[in-house]
Amino acid sequence: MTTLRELARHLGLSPATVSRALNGYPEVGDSTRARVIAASAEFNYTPNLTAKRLATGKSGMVGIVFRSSPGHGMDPHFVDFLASLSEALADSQIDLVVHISSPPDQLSHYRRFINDGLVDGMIVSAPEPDDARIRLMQSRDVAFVVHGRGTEDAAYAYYDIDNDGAFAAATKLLVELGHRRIALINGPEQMGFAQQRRKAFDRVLAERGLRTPARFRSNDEMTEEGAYERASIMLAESEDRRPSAFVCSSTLQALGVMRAAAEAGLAVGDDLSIISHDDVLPHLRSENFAPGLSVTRAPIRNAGPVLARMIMARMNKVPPERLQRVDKVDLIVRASTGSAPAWGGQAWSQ
Amino acid sequence: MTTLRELARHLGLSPATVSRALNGYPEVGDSTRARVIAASAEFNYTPNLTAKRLATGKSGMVGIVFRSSPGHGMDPHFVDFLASLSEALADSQIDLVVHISSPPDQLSHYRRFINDGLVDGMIVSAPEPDDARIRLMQSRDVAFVVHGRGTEDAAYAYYDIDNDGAFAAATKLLVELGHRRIALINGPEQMGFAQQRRKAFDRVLAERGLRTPARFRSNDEMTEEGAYERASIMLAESEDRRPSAFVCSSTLQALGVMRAAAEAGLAVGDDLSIISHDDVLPHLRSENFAPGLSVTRAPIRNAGPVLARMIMARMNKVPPERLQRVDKVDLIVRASTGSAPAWGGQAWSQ
DNA sequence: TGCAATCTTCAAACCGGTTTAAATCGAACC
DNA sequence: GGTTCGATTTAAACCGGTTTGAAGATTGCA
Repeated sequence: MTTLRELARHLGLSPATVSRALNGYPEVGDSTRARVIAASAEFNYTPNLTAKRLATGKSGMVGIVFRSSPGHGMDPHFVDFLASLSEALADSQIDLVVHISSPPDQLSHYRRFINDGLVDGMIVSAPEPDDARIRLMQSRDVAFVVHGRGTEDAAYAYYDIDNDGAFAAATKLLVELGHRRIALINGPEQMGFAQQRRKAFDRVLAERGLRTPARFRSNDEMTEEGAYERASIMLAESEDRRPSAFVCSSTLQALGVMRAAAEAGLAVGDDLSIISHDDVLPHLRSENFAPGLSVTRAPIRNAGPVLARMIMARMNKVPPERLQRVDKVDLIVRASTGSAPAWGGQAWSQ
Repeated sequence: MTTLRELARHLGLSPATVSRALNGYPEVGDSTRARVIAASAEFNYTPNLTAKRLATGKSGMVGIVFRSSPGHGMDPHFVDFLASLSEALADSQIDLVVHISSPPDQLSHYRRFINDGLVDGMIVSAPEPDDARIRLMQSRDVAFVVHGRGTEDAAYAYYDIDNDGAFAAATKLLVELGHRRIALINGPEQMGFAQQRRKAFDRVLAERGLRTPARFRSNDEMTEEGAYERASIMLAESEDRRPSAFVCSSTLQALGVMRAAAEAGLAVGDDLSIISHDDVLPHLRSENFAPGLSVTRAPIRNAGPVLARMIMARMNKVPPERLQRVDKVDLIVRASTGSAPAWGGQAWSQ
């Protein structure tokens, strides 16, 4: 490991000049700069990052704490997001410090990140409407950006998809196909996105004078198994009381509903319609489901580059109001949605 | 932000004493230590991490670079591993710096990590037999541990599962059920684990005087879609030339084979047997497949705590030979494997 | 009481960079 | 030839901790 001082001594220059030459400051003579750069290449000098950080007060790192729940681990959709984020940040030589922990432990990680000055900024994932992590960072004046929104009028920098538009469109499609009894398999209820989705779902139904009883709207971790269990219970009801269509928050949940449908002897797309939001897991594509799954589609991997740009802007003091973006969501209709069966055309009879 | 010097001045002590008191050095008087600790709590002093790192030469961070492939992103199994690793390291206040990139770019990340002294150790994921990353670290004397083994006699610290035992057991099971034409849907061929699995598969068949032609052994990224495509092609052959059983490297691949089987009108467990290795994705369980999937089972999340302990040991100079562990794999037989159909009991006719 | 041995505490150096304030140099100008 | 100005370069302080070597305070024992 060559140090700056060694390099300077070898060149017969002061450390100050060498530092300036390498960092592109203008007050260095051209020939001197050339010599310095040549020597630094020759000795393959790389500045000690820690020392640089101490001197500049910048860490060059961004932190992120992912949500995991004890029995279910981390949502696999986040991998794709993480990958795109890491790649986008690497282009700017920024490193990502990652922790994964259940919600109660997250705050302590945030505190440590902030107090220790470990990172220059944070990326918040899976926000809730009144989020303690966000309050903490706002009170400490830390740069951060949010993947998603706690509420639709959030006052911070965020990138979100149009959950409202997506779930309104999905619900509308089913209503127009004649479905009157539509179930919602949603994500954990404290999540901002889950609330936005449910509001859109309820609103569209209410506009048509329809509604869904509470027991046909479920909130759960977004797993195949959880959705299977909930759907099985719903489909076990008598024909005049069970849903003829499902709206799911994740394709994994749709997979679970399909399994429940198969066990109940119902043909998906015919006896029963299913539509889901699709974050686009590259390892498990909705177009390959049998039958092909109708979805509202917004690749989660799009979020990485956007949030990478945003956090760098925030670190450069761009005001958060200028860093808010909501992307539209495509509606893709495949074979899993069809017109309502005879028994499904009537509203819930309770 | 209170600094150590401020705290020392306020206490009428020297920075040296305060530092020692807080770090538990024995040469500090009991009453002094108590005063220091009280004051540090009162001002909620937290030492500046960067300064500490510069002074001690330790970064308190461990790096990991995950493999992603351009079209397929990152293998979702790694999330679970990452989660367990992050949690285990957090217990010791160690942070994880994560990058995700395709193999050709990985080396440059390793170089940066090592040259800049960004991390105290590295965790290597998805090793190959003659791995450039490992060579780099060995030549630089960097602490590292490997998840998996490039070859079975690897000379570094590693945690691996018994791929050989698992795939030998899976293959044996199928042979004992009467199958003679068994296909292998494997992972990318340069991966160490894929080679170990294939060797076990070939060996067991050879011991019985059987073999599998090259076109029924595929190497691919482990996705549902890739496996579906390969299996579809294999199952399109005439009855006397197509496999009656599949061994898969991942449950996602098994899912793809199941889809291909359904399209070919073959009943899994009856007309066609499928067995797979199962890293246990909590969001998609093999026992919930229809029919339940026979697997060799080794939860990938077990690797996190073990590798966390190992990398800390390596950072404390424990020799790598003492840090090598291979875990046995369970064979779980479910309904997806059954005795060979009449047409599958004969060896390949070419 | 005197002196060595043992505890505590401190001043200063150090980790390896950046940055401020001051010094040096050469050319231009009167 | 003496000043002045701008362009370079430098010495020294700084970032905020840890650690070495020495000094000061206590204690034990003769």
